Amino acid sequence: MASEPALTDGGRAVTLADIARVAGTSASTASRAISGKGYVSADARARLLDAADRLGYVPNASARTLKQKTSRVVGVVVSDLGNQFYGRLAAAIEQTLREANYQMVLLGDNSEPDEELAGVRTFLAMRAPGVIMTPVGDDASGLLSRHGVVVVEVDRRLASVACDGVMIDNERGAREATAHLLDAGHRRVALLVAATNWTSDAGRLEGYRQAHRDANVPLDERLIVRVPFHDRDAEHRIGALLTTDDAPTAVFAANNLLAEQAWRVVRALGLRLPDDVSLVGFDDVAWMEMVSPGLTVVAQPTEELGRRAARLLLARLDDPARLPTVERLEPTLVVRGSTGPPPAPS
Amino acid sequence: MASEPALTDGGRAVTLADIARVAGTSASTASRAISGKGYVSADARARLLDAADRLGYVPNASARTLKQKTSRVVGVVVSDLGNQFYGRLAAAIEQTLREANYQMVLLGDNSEPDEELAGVRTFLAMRAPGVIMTPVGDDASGLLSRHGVVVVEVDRRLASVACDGVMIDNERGAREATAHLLDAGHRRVALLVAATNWTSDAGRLEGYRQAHRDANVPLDERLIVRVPFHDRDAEHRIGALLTTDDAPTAVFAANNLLAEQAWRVVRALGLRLPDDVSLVGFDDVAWMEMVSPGLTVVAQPTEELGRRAARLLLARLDDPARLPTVERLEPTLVVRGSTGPPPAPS
DNA sequence: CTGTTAGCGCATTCAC
DNA sequence: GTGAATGCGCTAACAG
Repeated sequence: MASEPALTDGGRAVTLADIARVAGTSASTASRAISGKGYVSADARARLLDAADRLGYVPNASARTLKQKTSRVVGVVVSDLGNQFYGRLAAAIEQTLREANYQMVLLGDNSEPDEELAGVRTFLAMRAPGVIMTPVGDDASGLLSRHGVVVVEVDRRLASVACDGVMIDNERGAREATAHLLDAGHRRVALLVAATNWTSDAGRLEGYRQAHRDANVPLDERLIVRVPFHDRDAEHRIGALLTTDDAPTAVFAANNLLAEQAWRVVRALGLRLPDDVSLVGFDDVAWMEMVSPGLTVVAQPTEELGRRAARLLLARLDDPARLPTVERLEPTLVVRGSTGPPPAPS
Repeated sequence: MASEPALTDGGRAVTLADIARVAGTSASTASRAISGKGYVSADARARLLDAADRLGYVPNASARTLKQKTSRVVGVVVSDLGNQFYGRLAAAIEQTLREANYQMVLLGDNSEPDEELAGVRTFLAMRAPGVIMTPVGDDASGLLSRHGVVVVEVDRRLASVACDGVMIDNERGAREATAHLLDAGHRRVALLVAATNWTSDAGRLEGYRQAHRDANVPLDERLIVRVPFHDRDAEHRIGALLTTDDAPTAVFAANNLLAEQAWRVVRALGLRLPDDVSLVGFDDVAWMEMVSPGLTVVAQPTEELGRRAARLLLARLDDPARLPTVERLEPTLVVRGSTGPPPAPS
């Protein structure tokens, strides 16, 4: 009567050898029955599975990984767990990975290259066969591929080595957003962009410039504001921008955080959207549609980005010789109430 | 010239034996030098660390875990990675864990007991010494503790076994929110609550009832709407609630998702907040302050919840004999523009 | 179909 | 201080 719960605590964990003994077979047969690889008689299998169940057997992932020199874990590193964009991205990745029987291990790096590197080391230590990341520094991907770990970059490219990636056409998104403002008659359009060396931000900047060239509108470089991460002062700088004598009549905030900050500053200054100033955001986060007026945004297919990244990783795991692929998804300009013609000159 | 990069690919991973050979010591000494436990001469240590560095050594976590029968990984399971509440919770947990040199492994379970159980099995397989979870089903914690894994529940209690936990005083939060509405003169206050067996929802329901008793206001049970997860029909039901003849004059939405849905329905119906109907939410997510009028909410100290949970786990890992502790944090009613007196009867 | 053997990489005895 | 020996739990030959 005392052998059912197997281990209450203190007791050793149940191993294959244990269930083999109970079922009267060898450990190898138990292994074959449990893992489902190799021949096992129906009879033995039944006894083994039953024993495993009764004893509460849980395979030891470490032993398995040690033996096979690879695990079923895919590492995922995102910049900010608290940002919905990354949360949704991670959720979509996990979903796709799970369907292929891989396990996602998620880490946040707070946009710090050091933390990213530390996370990546953990994945190396875990012998993860692949890693999906929204890259922050350019050392991580090199380190990974030097160790034979497959890397997929999402949202932006940064790797010095050739690797797969999925991102959106940032240039086009920014171009359309800027053109939308220029078309409405704005001649002083500010750009709020993160101070990074990411391709995403470079693309958005380029799209902004391109739109100006296309529309033949001269561009005042002072309207380009590069905001560093974790900048406690970001809102002050945005405020300063909006209150100068030759303030812009429209602002394009090139990510969801900057859009939120800009929006708050606009509100704090008592400016009306779009009468006093127009505002366009990037990344369609829920609040953007809920505020009034709604925010005109460049919407990204976030979940699709995640699914594609996962599929790319699975494909490469399946065939390491595949040519590196960079997929580019299309963003969509969603026009809402925060944009309109510039105010009449006073 | 070809020995520097150590392994480009194909090459075996570097092991302790490799760096021992290079440094001219035994593997044991290498182990001591790398792990920093045990006597190693300064000289040998230097050679070993240098070799490890040059060869790009990465410790094999599986081998280590297999040997030590425990890992530095703490599992975290949350209900919905796409929900900011859980994202911020996870970020806070990770931060605290990292400071104690533990590694967070994060999983989402989509509020599905099956997925939760699967995730927990993964953690068992990884020999994680502890797991922090926002519980969905009540099997998981039992399974974990039966295997000697420390469990901390956050946000709600569900475990059939005694375990540590951190949550807020849901009853009080709901009571204050409801009292706020009753005080304003509302006599028909609806409750939107998730159809779960979670203590958080039970507490919120109880607080809602309590406020009615305290105010001596009879409660119409038909005003209590229990909404199942993933209910595609939730907004229809809320709409139906708001358009009956004896519709409520105020709605208390007991979580951030329901608050968002209620808010959308109110907008879609063209109702004005708070003139036509008052609305109170739970969990202070960013949009609630950004919409106009701002949403009156019961705010929870989300990050603090995460930090406490992690600390509780660390404390128990440190001293397994500790008495189980359930910490209760206080929510705060934040009054904004979405609540006011009921409309004058027509 | 099944059991025996061996070894993955590491940390821990225990001698020296 | 250091090295040789051992075993963690599992799976992949291999021989029966």
